[in-house]
Amino acid sequence: MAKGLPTRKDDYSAWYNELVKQADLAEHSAVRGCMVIKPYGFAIWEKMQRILDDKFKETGHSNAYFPLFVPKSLFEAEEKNAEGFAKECAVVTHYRLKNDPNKEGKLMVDPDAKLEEELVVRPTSEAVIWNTYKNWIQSYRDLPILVNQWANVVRWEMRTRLFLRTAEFLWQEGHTAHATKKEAIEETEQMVKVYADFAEKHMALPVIQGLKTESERFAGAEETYCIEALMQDGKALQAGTSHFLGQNFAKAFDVKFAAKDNKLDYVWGTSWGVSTRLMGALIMAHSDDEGLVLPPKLAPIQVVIVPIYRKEEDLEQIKNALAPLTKDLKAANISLKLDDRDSFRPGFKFAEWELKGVPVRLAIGMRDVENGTIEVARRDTKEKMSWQLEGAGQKIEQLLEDIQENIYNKALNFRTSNTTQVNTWEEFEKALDAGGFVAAHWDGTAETEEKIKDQTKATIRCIPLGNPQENGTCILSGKPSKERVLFARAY
RNA sequence: CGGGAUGUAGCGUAGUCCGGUCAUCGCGCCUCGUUUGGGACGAGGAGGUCGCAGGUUCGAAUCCUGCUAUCCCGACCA
Repeated sequence: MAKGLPTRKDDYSAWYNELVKQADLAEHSAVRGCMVIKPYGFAIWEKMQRILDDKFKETGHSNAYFPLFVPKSLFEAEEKNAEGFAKECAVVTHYRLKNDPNKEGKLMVDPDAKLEEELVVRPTSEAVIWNTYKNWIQSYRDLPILVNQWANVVRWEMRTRLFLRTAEFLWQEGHTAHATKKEAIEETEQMVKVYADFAEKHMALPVIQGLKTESERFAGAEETYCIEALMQDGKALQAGTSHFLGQNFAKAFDVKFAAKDNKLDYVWGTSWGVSTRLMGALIMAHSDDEGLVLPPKLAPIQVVIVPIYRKEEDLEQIKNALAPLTKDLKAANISLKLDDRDSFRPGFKFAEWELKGVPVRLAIGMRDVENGTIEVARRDTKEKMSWQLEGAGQKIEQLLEDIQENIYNKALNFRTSNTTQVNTWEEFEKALDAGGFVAAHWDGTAETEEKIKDQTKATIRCIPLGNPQENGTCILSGKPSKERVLFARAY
């Protein structure tokens, strides 16, 4: 176990909090519920951003930027959306401070500087964006609009946790407008697939794609698609959503277009997003009691080299021996760090890089230099090997791919062995307590869903896409059901 | 937002009941030396508005009030 890191078994929650801090990913700030994302953590987020951004561009989207503030009158235009977010909005009411006449050196809000209309700090940007789209769209020739923005949003959450739920968070939000319902639905489905592909290929995180039930749906959406992942403590985490908005926002903001036949119609919308919460998913899904385990595709440092030496001359010799290898690794675009800090001994460095989740660690001392070998240690399995230096570059490249695959398979196996099919209420409760996804029949009513939530704290995570149809009876009401849905306790 | 706990150096802590050379210890940090194949060792040194603001008192880390932040439980979380 890493020094000072609680184990997952003893206290999963404390393990997570400590890991985020000790691995230098993020820390609490002076502002309630808001975090400082530290350079090492931000480097991972930047990698995620880069990959996702490329995928958005490949699928025809462009980036733009809309304002942080939403005038209250715009915000309330789409009623359901406004109502859904109302309880967690930060609101700007004044635009100026002044010296406090009663307190030397202190400032106070200037009562004369009250805004005529309050500004809501965006919890999501549909309102500003649809109000803008109104001006951009007249004809079917203006469609589709395929725009994404990388931004921060604020949701005044009561209970926050680093990355998983913070009052301010970073995300991307795609907002598209289409001439037909069919096209908008295709876009919604395309983007949930983009997210699933990213999660599985890059985060090594298996996810279930599915539809949210009506009560779990985004406020203002006709249909919400999501990706759901399973964490090591058996709780589910919603990792991304893609919404088919129907014509709801077009109607609320009066966004109409003239079709080929010159008939006016409201446009069809979608919105989709993933946030820094993905960082939380990444950390919780793979890491162990020694610290972070990062998939090679997202690791800021993929390979770290720890030289073991006594004298400066030894270090020089080691560096010389390493030169061909580092050249090969750089040529293969592998991000590499030589940890030649003189102030720490090798054992300390090993532990530190394990805590930080670097996928591959190389150690090389004078013994290796003489033998032409290098010690290779993989983070995911903790396995150590001694390889010939010559040709090690290619093998390391392959090893990184193996690690990526192994981490994914491990997470997939975990999910598989923690997904249970149940047919009775008794089995259902038992399975939930054991943790993981529980596939059970449900009568399709919000009422039953609510009752189940009250009794077990479990929610319907999703109705999986391509879900097999089979006849059964609802575990609670006993009414007929045509398919199983996935329940879990969730973050 | 309700219930509970906590806040003392960068981190972790003793002291708080019972007010009075009490600001303790460990890690980390700085200097020098020896070390370096799994979290080194010795010697010397620096570092504190005791979460913040009021109050009680001759005197407050300690008692009282308010605030704030964090953690846990609940409500909430499109």
